[in-house]
Amino acid sequence: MPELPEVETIRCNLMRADEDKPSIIGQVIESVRVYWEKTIQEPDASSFAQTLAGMTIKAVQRRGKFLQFDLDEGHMLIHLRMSGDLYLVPKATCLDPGTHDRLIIHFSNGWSLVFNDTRKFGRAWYVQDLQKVFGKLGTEPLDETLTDVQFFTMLQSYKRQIKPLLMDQHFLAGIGNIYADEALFLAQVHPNEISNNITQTQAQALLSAIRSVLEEGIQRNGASIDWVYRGGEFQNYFNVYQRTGEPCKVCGTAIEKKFVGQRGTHYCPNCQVLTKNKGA
DNA sequence: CATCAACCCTGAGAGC
DNA sequence: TGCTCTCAGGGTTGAT
Repeated sequence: MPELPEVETIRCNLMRADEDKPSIIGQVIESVRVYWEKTIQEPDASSFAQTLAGMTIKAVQRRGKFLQFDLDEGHMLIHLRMSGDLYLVPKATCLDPGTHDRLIIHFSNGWSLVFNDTRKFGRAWYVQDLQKVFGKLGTEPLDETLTDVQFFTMLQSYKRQIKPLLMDQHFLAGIGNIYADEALFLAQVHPNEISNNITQTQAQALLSAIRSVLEEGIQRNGASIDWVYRGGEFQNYFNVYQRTGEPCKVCGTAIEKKFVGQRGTHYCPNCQVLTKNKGA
């Protein structure tokens, strides 16, 4: 499922021009086809299609797990959720939609942007005001202006289990299940740890771990898991995610899986210990 | 404020 | 072989 690194990888792929395909930047939208109405969150599907026609893609940015396409006027936003993927293909190959194609945008240069989304959870918006969708989003974890002390203060302001907090997009924007598990392991923090019990030293380690796993994910072009292949290979470097029963790469203890905040959570019961149990 | 269940969906994998 | 059943998983919403 696309998290920050996968979304960033897709963004880079769309922007980059190479022998195989042009950049999406500068392309003029010729027509918009919606094959699953619910994919369009705002406005309604036909208004969305009509409004976008004739506009030029000026830039593609990322905010959390959202892709932001800047147009002549306003922005198209796309959230891939669980199973979404976005890619450019020659228009001739997608005049008839593929099995899970939900939205296809045809450009005047003969190329098309395909939004393919098996589970139909993905969403697209057209908005003038970014705040309408981004308003409550939290800090970008890779934003260099976020300091260790600020992060520690943010943790202190909640009394929540750390893993669900990390995944809360109002807290930090972009972290999902995989990178939360991997970051907590690297920082040696237990997923059930209560945020305001985390020490300043742990907070520093955690922020550093979050940035480390996100950057490694981006560097490896994201993780390709389940049946949705995106070309990334970070899945081959997981320390805990989907390694239930396998030995911890640090201490050899079997990795355990349990549910934390309704999410499957993988951790090392030896390396990641609750503060209150330390030294007990 | 924190937690939790339900919902949206599909296909993989298990059980038969 | 092929049917039925269960369930993951991000985010939103509504209840406790």
